[in-house]
Amino acid sequence: MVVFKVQLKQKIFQILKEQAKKSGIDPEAIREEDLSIENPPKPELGDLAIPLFPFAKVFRMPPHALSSLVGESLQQGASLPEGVDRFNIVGPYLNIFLNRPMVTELLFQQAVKEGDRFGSSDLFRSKRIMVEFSSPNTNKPLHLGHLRNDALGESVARILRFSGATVRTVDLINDRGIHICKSMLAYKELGQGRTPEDEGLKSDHFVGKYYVLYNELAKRDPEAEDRARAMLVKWEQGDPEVRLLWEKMNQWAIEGIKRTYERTGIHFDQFNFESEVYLKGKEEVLKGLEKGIFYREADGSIWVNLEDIGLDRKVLLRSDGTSLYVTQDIGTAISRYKDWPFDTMIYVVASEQNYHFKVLFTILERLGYEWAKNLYHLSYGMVNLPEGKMKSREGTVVDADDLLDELTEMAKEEIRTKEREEEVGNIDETAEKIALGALHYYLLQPSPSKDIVFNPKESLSFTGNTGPYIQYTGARICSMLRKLNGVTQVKDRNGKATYLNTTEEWELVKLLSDFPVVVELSASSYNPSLLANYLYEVSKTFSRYYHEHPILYAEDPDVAASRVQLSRCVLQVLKNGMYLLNIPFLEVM
RNA sequence: GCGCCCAUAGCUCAACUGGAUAGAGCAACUGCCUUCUAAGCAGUAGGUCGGGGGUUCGAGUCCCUCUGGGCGUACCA
Repeated sequence: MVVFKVQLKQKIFQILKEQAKKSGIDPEAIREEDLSIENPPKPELGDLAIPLFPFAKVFRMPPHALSSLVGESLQQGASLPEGVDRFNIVGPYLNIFLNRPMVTELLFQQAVKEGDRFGSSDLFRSKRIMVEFSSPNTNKPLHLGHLRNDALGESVARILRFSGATVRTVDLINDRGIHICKSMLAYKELGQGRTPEDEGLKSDHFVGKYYVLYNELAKRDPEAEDRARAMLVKWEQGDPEVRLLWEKMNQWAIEGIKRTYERTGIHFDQFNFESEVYLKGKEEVLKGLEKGIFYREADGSIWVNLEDIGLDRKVLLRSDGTSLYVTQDIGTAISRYKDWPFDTMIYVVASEQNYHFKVLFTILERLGYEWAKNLYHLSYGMVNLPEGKMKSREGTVVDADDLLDELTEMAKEEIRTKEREEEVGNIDETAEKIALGALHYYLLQPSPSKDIVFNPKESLSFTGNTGPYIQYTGARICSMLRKLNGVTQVKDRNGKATYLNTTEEWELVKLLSDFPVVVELSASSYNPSLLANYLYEVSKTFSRYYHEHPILYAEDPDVAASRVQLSRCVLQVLKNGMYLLNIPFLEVM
């Protein structure tokens, strides 16, 4: 369908230019970007709509007259452009009706031929894109906020790869700093050498427990903070005992976090540790100072002045010469580029850091790094609770593993009440996949930039506009295809586009043909939500159709075979799209 | 104070990036399992797109302003 769209657009553009010449108007006044092809609000109006408002002024004639004029030229010599059946003029709109069998046949061919690659493109061919996301701290396990971050990062990476890019996903693990020392201190003073195994806890939860214990400790012992700070100093000095404890606890934390990644289908090509890079920015700052990009205050601290572009002054090196958060980010970016030169670098980080990234990117540009203009902050909104922000101190943080366990349990319960244990087979595995489907769809469906409210009671539904609904649609198609073997008169027949004559089928064909366009749009805007909403639309449209028309048992076996073929296309689009959103595909549920 | 973001049905979110009568789900009510999985389908009800002004042939979408909310503005990360 894309082919037809492109051809049609060219044709209309050409017609407009010719008409302009005839009317003595400068053809240059006809701009291609004013020409758009849209979907009409109602299918009866047409398959494609071309609004001609923007050109009415240039031609100095009413829009409806212009659309008639263009329509006549389109029909010239009684032959319409390929794929176009007829057109209809509704006021200022030129509405196009496509040749249904032609579009349908094209979809059949593409979906079968390309299979798991259907929807892919070379939009980002030969582009190297680095995607940084997750970035956990090693003092506590992952929470719901990380899950949104991970879902976005993983999905964007998959979509970009599918669109031809060479993608490298990176996890920058924040494994040093005062907050790490806090859990270390609590463990040292209260842990009595126990291990996660001793307490039967997942290792990152074990570490997290001591972070909570620290906060309790600090409440009754005001000097705890001093001891934690002293520990950080010792850590920086390389004190062997502190380093040993640090390594032990970090290992626990990271091992546990990696298990959660595995569970949720998150993959990283590279892990960076802040402990290894946090000093790197320092020399860059000193270089910048020499070049006169930064300046030194009387107390020895080094600053950058960004007031000329509406930002503030920012400290880059403390008066004692130690580095800050921005400093390490400067260093990390530079060493990453050296290590793996990229065309684009995407930081998936919550919107609370918008300011930070503005500052970071500006500094890198001023330091003279050409690639700095290719850095992109993929900012996303916070995940809040109905009561407000999640706060670890108040214990309102929604733990990632607990949430998944809870969802899995709900899915199991659902399978049991529907009495589908036998058909499903491995209930544990299926329930877990349903849980992941629900979670990832829930997190990816809203626009990234928006804050979302997570209501534990209502948000975790499996019906309606949810991940499991999409999974269910796929599972039903699979189930139907399994039964196809029993229907001998249909089984060996090839589907043909000409047997599909219902409006519902045509709606499906148009929608499915749009899949590559939706993927491209999601890729170029780094926005998986477009894809998520699209998959829901596909599921919805198919469910309606499936309810309305028999497929396997259609009276005419040729019609049945063609409907099966269409269902296979739906399945392929769902499968490919679900992969891109990291929603597990299920043959049975 | 200043900067950035957000405001659409009771609730949670869409709206093809400025196009035709603003759509879904949840919750409520009503139907549909002797036919391919009822995690489904169909229907009823629910809206001055936060208020006001402007730009435009056309504004939920762009600009200004006010109101309400979030985030930031650390020699924290």
